[in-house]
Amino acid sequence: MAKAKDAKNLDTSTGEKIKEAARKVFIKKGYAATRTRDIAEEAGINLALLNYYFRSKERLFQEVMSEKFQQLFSVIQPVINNEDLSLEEKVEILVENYIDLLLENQDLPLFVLSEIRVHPERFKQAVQVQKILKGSSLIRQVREKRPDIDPIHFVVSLLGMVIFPFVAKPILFASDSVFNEMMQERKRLVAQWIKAILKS
Amino acid sequence: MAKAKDAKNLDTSTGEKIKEAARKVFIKKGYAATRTRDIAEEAGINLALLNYYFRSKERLFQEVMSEKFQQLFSVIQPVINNEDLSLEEKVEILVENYIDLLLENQDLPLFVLSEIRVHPERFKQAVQVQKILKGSSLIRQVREKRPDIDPIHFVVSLLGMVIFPFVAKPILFASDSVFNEMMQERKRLVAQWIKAILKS
DNA sequence: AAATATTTTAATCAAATGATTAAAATTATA
DNA sequence: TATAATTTTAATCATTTGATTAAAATATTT
Repeated sequence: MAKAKDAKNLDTSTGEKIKEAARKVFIKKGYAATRTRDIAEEAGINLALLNYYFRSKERLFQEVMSEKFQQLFSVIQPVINNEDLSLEEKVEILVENYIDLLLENQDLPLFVLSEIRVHPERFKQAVQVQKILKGSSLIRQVREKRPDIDPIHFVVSLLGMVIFPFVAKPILFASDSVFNEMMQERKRLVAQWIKAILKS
Repeated sequence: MAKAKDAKNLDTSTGEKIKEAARKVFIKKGYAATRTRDIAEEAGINLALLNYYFRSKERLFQEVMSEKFQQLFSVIQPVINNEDLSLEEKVEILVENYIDLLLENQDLPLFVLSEIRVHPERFKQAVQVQKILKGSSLIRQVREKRPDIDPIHFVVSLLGMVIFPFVAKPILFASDSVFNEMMQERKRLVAQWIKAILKS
C-alpha cells in the first residue's frame, strides 16, 4: 500500500490538513457560507483532494460537526454521572470545566447551536443528550434536594449562566481582555449562585 | 404618481409581500443559505421585483435584520430605564415580558446572534446596546445593592436564564408543549432566583 | 528495475445564483 | 382619451460553486 499512515504523518497528512482547515472555515463562516475552495486554500491543497478524501462538502462537514458536538458534551457527561460527587461538587466542577472549555473554544456553542437550528434533522445525537441528561445522577440529586421544582430548570439555569455570555459576547462585551477576566470571576459566582437557588 | 401607497394597500403591497417573505425565509435558513428565488417564490412574485424594490439581497436582509435586532431590544430598553420601577419590579417585568416575546418569536435570538457571529462588522448597533445598558437605571440600582460584584454579571445571568432555553431548545427539550409549559413556569422561577442571588 | 497502486494536479462540467435588461402590462396624469 | 410614469414579466448574463475526469506525479510492491 502507498498510504502515508505512519505515526509521524498522522497529524500532517493531507486528510488531516483538510480537516483542520475545514474546522477553521466551517466554524468561522458556518456551513452555508463556506466554499469548498476556501477550505482547499486554507489547507494549501488542490480542490479535488477535498472530494478525493471526503467525498463531498456535506460529509466533511458531518465529520467536523460530529467532533464539535461531542466536544461540547464530553465535558459534561463524566461529571453529571459521577456517583462519587455530591450535588454541590458537581455544580462547582461543571461550571469550572465548562467555562475553561468555552474560553478555549469561544465559537463552539453558537456554531453548533446555529447549525442545529437550521438543520435539526441532521442531529439525531441531540435526542441522546436528552436521555443521558434525564437519567443522570445529577438530575436525581437535584430532584432529591428540590422535589418541588422540575430539575431541568436548574440545569438550564446553570448552562444558561455559563454558555450565554459566550453567545452574546459580541453584543454585551467590549474587549476580549475584559471578557476573559469577567469569565474567570464568573466561575466562582455561577457556582455560588446555583448552590444558592438550590437552597432558596 | 402611480405608486400604490394608499392605506388599504400598505400591508399587501408588493414591497411588503417581499419583506414578509424575506422575514420568513431569512429567519428559517439564515442569510447565506437563503436564495433570492426562495423569497420570490414565498412572496409569489417575479424574482426581478426583489431587486426592483430592494436593490439587492444584501439590502433586503439589512432591512429585515435591523427590524429584528430592534425587536429583540425594544422590550428591554423602556424597562431598564424606567426610574419609577424598583430593582425587583424591573426584574419581574423584564423576565415576564422577555419570555412572552420569545415564546412568540422563538427563532429570534439564535437568528440574530448567529448572523452577528458571522458578520460582526455589520452590527454597529451592538455598540449602542452596550452603552445604553451600561448607563441604565437598572445597572445603577444593581450597583447600589451589590457594590461588591460587577453588575453585568447579574444582567448576563438574567438574560442567560431567559434566553438560553430558546437557544438550546432543539437539544434540551422534546416537545413544544412541554417547552411552552416549562417557560410559563420559568417566569416565576427566574424572577425569584435573580432576586435571591441579588441578596446572597 | 518493472509493474502496480495511490496521490495530486489542471482543466472542465453542469447547475445554481444574484442581478440586469428590454419589452409588456398596468396605473396615473394631463 | 392620449401621454407619461410605474410596475411586472420573461429571458438572459456573468459568476460562483460543488464535483468530476483524465492525465501526471509519487510511492509501494513484486
